Amino acid sequence: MDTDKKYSMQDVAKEANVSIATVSRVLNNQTTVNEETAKRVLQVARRLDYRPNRVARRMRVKNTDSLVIGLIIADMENPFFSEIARGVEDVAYQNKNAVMVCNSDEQPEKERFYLETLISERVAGLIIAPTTGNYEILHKLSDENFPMICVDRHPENLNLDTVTINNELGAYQAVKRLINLGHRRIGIINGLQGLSTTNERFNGYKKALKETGIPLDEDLIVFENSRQSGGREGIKKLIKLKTLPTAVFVTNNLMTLGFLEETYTQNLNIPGDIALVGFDDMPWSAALNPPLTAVKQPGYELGVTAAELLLKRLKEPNRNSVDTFLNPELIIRKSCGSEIS
Amino acid sequence: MDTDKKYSMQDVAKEANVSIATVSRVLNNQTTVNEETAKRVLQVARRLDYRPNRVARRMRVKNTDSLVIGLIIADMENPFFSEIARGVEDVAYQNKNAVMVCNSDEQPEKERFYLETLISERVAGLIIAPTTGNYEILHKLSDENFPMICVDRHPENLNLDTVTINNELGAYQAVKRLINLGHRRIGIINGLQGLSTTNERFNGYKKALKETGIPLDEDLIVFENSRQSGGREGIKKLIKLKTLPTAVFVTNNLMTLGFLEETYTQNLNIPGDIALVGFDDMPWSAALNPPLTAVKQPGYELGVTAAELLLKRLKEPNRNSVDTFLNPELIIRKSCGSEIS
DNA sequence: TATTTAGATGTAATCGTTTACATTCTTATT
DNA sequence: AATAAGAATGTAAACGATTACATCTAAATA
Repeated sequence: MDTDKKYSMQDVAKEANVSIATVSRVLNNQTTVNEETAKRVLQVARRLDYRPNRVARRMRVKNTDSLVIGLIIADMENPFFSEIARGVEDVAYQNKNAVMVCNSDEQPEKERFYLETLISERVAGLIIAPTTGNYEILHKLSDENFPMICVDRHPENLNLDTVTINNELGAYQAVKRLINLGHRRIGIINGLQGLSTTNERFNGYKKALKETGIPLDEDLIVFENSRQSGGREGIKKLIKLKTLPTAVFVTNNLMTLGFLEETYTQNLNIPGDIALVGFDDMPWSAALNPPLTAVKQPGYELGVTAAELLLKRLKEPNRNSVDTFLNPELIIRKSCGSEIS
Repeated sequence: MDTDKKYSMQDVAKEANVSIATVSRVLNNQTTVNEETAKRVLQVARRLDYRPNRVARRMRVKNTDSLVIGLIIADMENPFFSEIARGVEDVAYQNKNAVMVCNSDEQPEKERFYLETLISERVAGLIIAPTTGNYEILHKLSDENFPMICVDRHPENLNLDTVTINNELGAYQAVKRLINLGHRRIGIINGLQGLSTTNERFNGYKKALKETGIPLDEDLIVFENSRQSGGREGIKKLIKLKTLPTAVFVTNNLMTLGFLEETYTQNLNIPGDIALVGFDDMPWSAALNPPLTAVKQPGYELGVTAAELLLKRLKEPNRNSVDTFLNPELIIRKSCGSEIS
């Protein structure tokens, strides 16, 4: 029981008859150390099953060498964010970093707690998909030159590296498609108001309409929460109108699921009664009936890019910040139907 | 630039004209400390925006008080595991713990790396959905009485707390349902052979058939990989039979998606041509057309239970280990159809 | 009044590394 | 032969908290 005894460098040093400094040098294969000594030390370390204490190490080395990076995502249950997390994790693994993953749940209070915790843990840097609440803290961290990357969302006036999707373009392409198919009454179900992604996608919608000379119809525009319930509520509101829109653009993946649940319940045919284009292509998109036409966001690449950017910044803390936009792609399947008269 | 200066207790102490020990006492509101002094210290701490260094703290306190727990899941992109992670995270948050989330990707080598990293990080304990590869390490940790919980999967002969799903029961209920609806030719698309979950679910299938006196028909039993392509291949094989099964039980979430893609392509009606029950209820299940009847695994509860169990074990390191089985639930929607003649 | 007691605070060791600097010892250079 | 240079290793001071123990004061008790 409780043989929880961990060996330290001290133990290895004693056993190998060298100083603790030499052990450290061997294990980090720095500077010069006699080949034979090194071999002996390594042998002892292996025999004792010595594991370095990364906590102690982190106390001593520069923050940027702490080998832990923090990740704060907005909604762990949303596969889009899992994809990002996966991308971050892959890069971190390749560089022997551990990742502390936190879930802000779109709650500024939770986000704040995690920001403070991660800083307390002296992470090398962090990647965050910010909620709308903690502008001051982010601003302060940015002022302190703390290594931080914003992913998916882009708080304004913040001097930070960002990696985001070209949301406006994606939305534009989606709506344009519907327009080209002949639709003129096109509804949009927006996500949480205040998020940069929501604004940008809405802008793409407006741009496509304007370009075609279709006037904005306030009735066709709804804002909801970004989850399944939001999708359900959104389409319910549209259904209440005297005239149904002939097509709807739903601006994220979970909302699209809610939308489909409701249209199924209400016996609405897709695309017969309402044509549908969603945002965010997911593993289940092709399994839907009809298969979903959707804007595909490169979530995994988003995560990879963010992580690489963070590592780069750790190496060069004073480089100018850079905004990276990844382009989405419209995946056309059946849910948007074909040309209408 | 680079005002990355962090204040330490030292700074607070100096500024508040007390010793560092007093600051520590105030901040952890332990033992006795004069009310006025405490107020002064807190004021200074706030003014300097002092943040405790959890790394330094972790060096000093018992492992079990480190306020970081490790989580190793098998596939970050599978929503089932995200749900588990979410459950763990929620409990951790309530207890002011941070979570280091790692993704083994079903690769024993990666799993090993993360096990070592987490131990190096001196996490208080860890929760793991083990792959099949690292039996010795797990065994050793278990011998050392390292606080560890196995989730979703249950390595044999390991004296550990475990939290798993009753897979056999879930499969039994699913198939029983189909039988009760009148089906006699029921196909099963199994996942990768050798996995414990695969075996258990297959057992449930066999049990239900046997109980009803339906003989096993080898033609109706296929084994594929556990991903989307497996589901596609599985139904393709069944379609090639002279007589189609009237119902199919697909044994995991991704395979079900593949199954649906293929039946859509082949213009097969669900449940008209083939009734369907899947394993693992997912956020998209209700959005499918028809909505999916599926065995719901309580992923979130799995995570919550595991985390609570871990916290309990940290408080009482020597309590006997316990196996917890959470029961699945059959969620009935349209894909399994109604009674047939 | 002398002595005990409790409350408030300070002192210093400790956790396990990294690393600047000091110390050897050997070998090359003049 | 004296000195310098360089390689190999050791010494000890950090990093920033926690905490056992010591100290000091003032009130309580005998």
